[in-house]
Amino acid sequence: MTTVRGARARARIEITAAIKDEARTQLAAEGAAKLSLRAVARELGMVSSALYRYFPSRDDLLTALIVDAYDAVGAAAERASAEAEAERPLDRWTAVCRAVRAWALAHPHEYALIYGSPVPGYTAPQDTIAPAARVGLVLIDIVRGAHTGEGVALPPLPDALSPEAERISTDLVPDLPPALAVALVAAWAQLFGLVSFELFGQFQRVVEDRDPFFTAAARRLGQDVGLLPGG
Amino acid sequence: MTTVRGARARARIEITAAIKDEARTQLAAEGAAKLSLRAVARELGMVSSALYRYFPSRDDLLTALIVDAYDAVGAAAERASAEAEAERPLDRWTAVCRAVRAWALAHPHEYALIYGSPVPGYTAPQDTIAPAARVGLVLIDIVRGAHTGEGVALPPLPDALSPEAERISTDLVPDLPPALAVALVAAWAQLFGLVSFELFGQFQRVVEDRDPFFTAAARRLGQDVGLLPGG
DNA sequence: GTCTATAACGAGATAGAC
DNA sequence: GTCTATCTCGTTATAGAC
Repeated sequence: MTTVRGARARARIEITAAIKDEARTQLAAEGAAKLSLRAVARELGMVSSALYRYFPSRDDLLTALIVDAYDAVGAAAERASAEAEAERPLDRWTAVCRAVRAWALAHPHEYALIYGSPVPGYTAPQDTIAPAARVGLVLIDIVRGAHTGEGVALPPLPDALSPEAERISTDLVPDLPPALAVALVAAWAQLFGLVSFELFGQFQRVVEDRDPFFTAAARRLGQDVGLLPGG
Repeated sequence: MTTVRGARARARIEITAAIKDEARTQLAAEGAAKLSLRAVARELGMVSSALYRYFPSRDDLLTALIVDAYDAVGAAAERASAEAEAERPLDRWTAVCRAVRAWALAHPHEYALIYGSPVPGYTAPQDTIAPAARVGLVLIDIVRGAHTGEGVALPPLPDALSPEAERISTDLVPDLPPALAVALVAAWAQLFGLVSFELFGQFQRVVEDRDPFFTAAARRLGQDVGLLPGG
């Protein structure tokens, strides 16, 4: 698909990348809400209408940036999981969480684009669903690999939650008990709560030495989904 | 300060409120990044320069909206805590979490303003610090009231975290053990992770019946800070 | 077919003269 | 405070180069 078919195709790929790069620069400077096709074109020495050969609309450019960002965190998480494959599940979980945080700290504006406030007037198309799921799938994978079938100390499900717990379980992790599936989804959201609070400034004057704080909290999250300190 | 001193003072208060109301409407429509004094003025039938009598700059208007939003969630949390004063600490904790979520669902744009992506080019002044702390203080209060001095089953602190844990503890909750202080700050961040994921669309196609899911997760957070199901 | 450039639209922001 | 001239924006139609 992306093999070198010729100069034409290669130029197209390069220009597409240049447009996205410049758009990311603008994202950092002005925010997603003010992302402007004309400004991108101007900065690249093109005319705005030429951009429409590469992205049919401003929203499509935004979608491309969002998909790229999800893929980047997802890849970082997958890499961390693979590198820690031999370690104990709880350590592997923690390594993945740390990789997510590290990516977020290195790419704060792209993080804000995907995990921050929605962009006004923009509605995400289907294309973002699969990339958005990657980090979650990595976490699921670790828990599934560690699950022995022994009932870990999970809190009992309240009656009001059981239908939803069944649904989440069958959709996401049919081989795990519903209570664990619920805990997993919650831990996934809570992980990003920690990252967002650090990135969006809520930890100012509260948490100073953030790396050990995050690591301990992430580890705790791992225990909440049944991963044991002992291995 | 806000007592009725005369017609002049009353008019000023009313106009200030009208400006903020209109600004909130724009917040919902266009997002904080595009909040424009001119547009607010136009909508109110004023001229833009007249607004500067009430807010010296766009950033000051933004600050007022942010402070109002923090105060509103804070008040909602305080109200919930007071109403559940007689209940068991874990139920009270859960009630406060649910109140935070309910406020967020009712005021999604104001929630995004304070807990979402930072507004590009805006830096929060000191005025926001105290209002931003209110929800956290409510949570601290519940845990402090429930803490018996008996060591709950808290995970041991890793060595790398102890200096920071001491700092957090002495700053925030000098009467509680450092490990509990750390768990509390983490739970505070994680609570907003749950709310943000729901509000910002990450739970789409993942969690459908969100009320019982959130309640169970919030309750679990309460247990993570040492509140016991038994009372 | 693939691309870029010109020109234009309707809408909105902005700066300055008055 | 008002008005106006001049900017921005996303988007489209069209024409011509490769």
